Amino acid sequence: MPEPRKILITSALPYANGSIHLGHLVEYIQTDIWSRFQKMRGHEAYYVCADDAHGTPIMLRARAEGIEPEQLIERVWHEHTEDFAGFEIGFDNYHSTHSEENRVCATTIYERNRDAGHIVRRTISQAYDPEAEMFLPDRFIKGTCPRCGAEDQYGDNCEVCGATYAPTELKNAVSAVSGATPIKKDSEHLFFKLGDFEKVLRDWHKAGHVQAEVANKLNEWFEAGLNDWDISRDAPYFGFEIPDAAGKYFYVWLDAPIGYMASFRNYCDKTGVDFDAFWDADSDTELYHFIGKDIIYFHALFWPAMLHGAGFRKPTGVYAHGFLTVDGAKMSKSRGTFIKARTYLKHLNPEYLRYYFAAKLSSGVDDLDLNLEDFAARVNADLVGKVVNIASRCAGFIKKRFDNRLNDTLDQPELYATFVKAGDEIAELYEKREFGRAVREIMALADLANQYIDDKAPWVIAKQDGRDAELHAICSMGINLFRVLIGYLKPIVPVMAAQTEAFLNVEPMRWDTQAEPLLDHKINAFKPLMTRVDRDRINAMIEDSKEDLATEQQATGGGSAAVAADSPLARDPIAATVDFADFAKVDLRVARIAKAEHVEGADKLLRLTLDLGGEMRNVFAGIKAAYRPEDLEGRLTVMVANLAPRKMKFGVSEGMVLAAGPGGEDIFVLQPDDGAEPGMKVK
RNA sequence: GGCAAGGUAGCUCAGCUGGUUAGAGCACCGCACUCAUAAUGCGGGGGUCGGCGGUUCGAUUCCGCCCCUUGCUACCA
Repeated sequence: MPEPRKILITSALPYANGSIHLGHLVEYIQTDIWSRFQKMRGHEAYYVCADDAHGTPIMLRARAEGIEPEQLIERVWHEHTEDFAGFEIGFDNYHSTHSEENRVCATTIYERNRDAGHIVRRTISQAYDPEAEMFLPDRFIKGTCPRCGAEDQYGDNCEVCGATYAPTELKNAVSAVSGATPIKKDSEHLFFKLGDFEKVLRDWHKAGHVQAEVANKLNEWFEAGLNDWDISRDAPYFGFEIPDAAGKYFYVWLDAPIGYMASFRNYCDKTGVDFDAFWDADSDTELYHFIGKDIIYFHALFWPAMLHGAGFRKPTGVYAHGFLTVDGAKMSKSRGTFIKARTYLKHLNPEYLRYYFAAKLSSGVDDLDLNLEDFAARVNADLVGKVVNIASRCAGFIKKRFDNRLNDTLDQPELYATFVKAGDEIAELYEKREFGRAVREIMALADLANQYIDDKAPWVIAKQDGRDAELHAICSMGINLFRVLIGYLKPIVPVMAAQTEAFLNVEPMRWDTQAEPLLDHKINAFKPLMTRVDRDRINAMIEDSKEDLATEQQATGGGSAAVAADSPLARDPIAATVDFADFAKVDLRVARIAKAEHVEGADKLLRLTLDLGGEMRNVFAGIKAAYRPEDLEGRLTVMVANLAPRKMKFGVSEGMVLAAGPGGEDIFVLQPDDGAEPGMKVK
C-alpha cells in the first residue's frame, strides 16, 4: 500500500450573521464527501472550518439586538454547528475567526509581510457618519441615484439603472446606521501590496492549482492590474486591532482565510498533530480549499500572496463551485425556495440532499439546480428503488431460510470482480471531484445487481424443493453486491452506510475492505435503510420557508430595506417573471364605460357596457360594493380586450376591467389620463 | 458595458481530442414478474443537439455572427 497522503481540507467560512441555508450546503456537502472519501482511502485527512465572525455587519447587528458582538457570534456558532451536524458534515474541527489562535496567526502573517516590505500606509478620504462616529462601508450609505433618480440606492451603485458612482455622489445621502448625512473624512489606511506577488501568483496559477475556467478569470484580473489591498478599518470595528496601528483593525477579509489556519492550529493543540508540517513553506502535505465562485479573488490572489509573503506554503488546490438555484431560479424568500438548513431538517432526511447534490456535482463552476420534482424522483428511484432494494429483496430469504447466515462461496465471482474493479474508476472520479459521474457509475452497477437477481429469479427457486443451495448462493451474492455499492456510496450517505454496517455486522467500511466478499458470515435482521421522499414533506418545507420570511420581517421591525409585513407587497408577493412575449399576449385597451347598471339578483356584480371605440362589450365586474353605477358612467378605464368570454350566472362577460385592491369596498378601478381614447392599445 | 459558464428528448443531465441509426435517469405507453419500501426486468414512442452562415468527404462536436439563460464584475475586493 502506498504511503498515506497528508491532506488538509477546508470549506469557506460562513459569516456569523445569518443562518445556514441550502446554498451554503452545496459547498459543505461537496467538501465533506471529498473529505470522507480521502479518509476511506486511508489517507491522513483533516477537514476544518470556522465561523467568520468579524466585520461591520456583525458589529451593527449585535448593537441592534442590544448585545455584545461576542454574544451574537457565540449564539450563531452554536446554530451553525448544529446545522452542519444535522447534515452530517464531518468537520474535524469547527472554530471561529474571533479566537486567540486567529489573532496570533493573523498577526504573524501581517508582521512578516510588513517586515518584508509588502505593507504601505496611505491616507484616504471616506464617508463618515458624524453621529454614529464611524466610517461607513458603501453598503451602509443610502440615497438617491445621481443618474436616474431612483431612491433608496446603496452607496456604490444603483440597482435600478446600473450606474456606478462614489458614495459622495449620491443625492440626499444618509447613513443607514444613524440616518445622519455622511461627511468626508481622511484616515490613514494600511495596504497590502498585492502587485509584489504578480509573478508568484501567475506561476502558481499556471501550475494547475486552480480550475481552468478560474485561471481564465484570473487572467482578466491580471490584465486589469493588481491593486493594493486596503486591509485596515477604523474603529469602531469588530475584529483584531492591528499591533502597530492603534485604533486600526484588520479588515474582516484579511483574517477570514487565516481562520483556516487558526482552526487547524486549534485542532493541533488539542490532538498533537504537527501544525508546522502542514504550513511550512517546504511542506510536502496537501492543502485544499473548497469555495464559492464569488470569492475566487480572495482565495486565488490575496490568500496565496499573503501566505507566500509570510513564508508559508501555498494551497495545493483552490476549487470553486457554482451557486444553487431552486427550480431553475435564484432562491427566493417569497416563493419559499430560500430554504434554511434547519427548515429542511425539520421535514426531510439530510441524506436525500447529500445524494442529490452529489449526483449533480462536477469539478466545474457550473451552477447547480435543485429541481424539487427531480429531487424526489431521483432519490426515490436511485437510492430506494435501486440500491436499497437489492438488500431488501435478498434479506428476507437469508433470514427466513438460512438463519441470517451468508453462503460460504460466491455464486458469480466474476460479477463480484466487476464490482470491485469498477471501484478504481469510481475512486478516480471522486478524487477529481466528478461526483455526478461517480454516482452514475455506481447506479450502473446497481442496475447490474438488479438484473442479476431478476435473471436468477430467487422467488421461483424458493418454491422448489431441493434448490436451497442455489437460493442461498443467489441471495448471498445479492447482499455482497449491495455491500460493495454502499461502500462506494459511503462518502455521500454516511448514515445509511453506518446502518448498513450494523445490518451486515461488519466493521466500518473502507475503500479496500470491499475487495473480499462476506462469506459464511452472520448478518443481522434487515430494517428499511431509507424511506422514500414524501412530496407532501417537500411542500410543507416550502410553506415553512415562507413562514420563516414572515417571522423575520416581524423581527426586523420593517426596516426601510425590508418589506413591511402588512404592505400589499408582503400580502401578495410579485409573481414569477414572464417573457415580454407572454405579456404581449394580453391585449389591453382603453375603454369608455358607456353604461353601468345593477344586476338583478347579484350581490357583488355590476354590468358594464364598455365602448372600445366602435365595438361594445358586455362585462360583469365585481365592484358593486365600491362604486355606484352613476359614478362610473362616462369614465375611461382599461380592460383586457382579448380575454376569453366567460359565461356567468347573469350572462356572458366579454372581458375584464382592471382594478386594484384587496376587494370589497377597497377596489380601485384604473383610469387613464385625459386624452386617451377608447380603443387605444395599452402597452 | 466587460467577462465567464451554459442553451442536447416533457424534466434533470451525459456525450474526451469532429465519423456508422445522438445517450441515461425520471415521466409516458406496452409486456413480464411478484422476492422487494406501488420496488425490479424487457421493449417502445419522443430530439431540425438555440438560430444563421462557414471550414470539411463528413459537425451536436471546430470557426464566425446573432438570440436566449445564469453568474461575476463595473476604478469594492
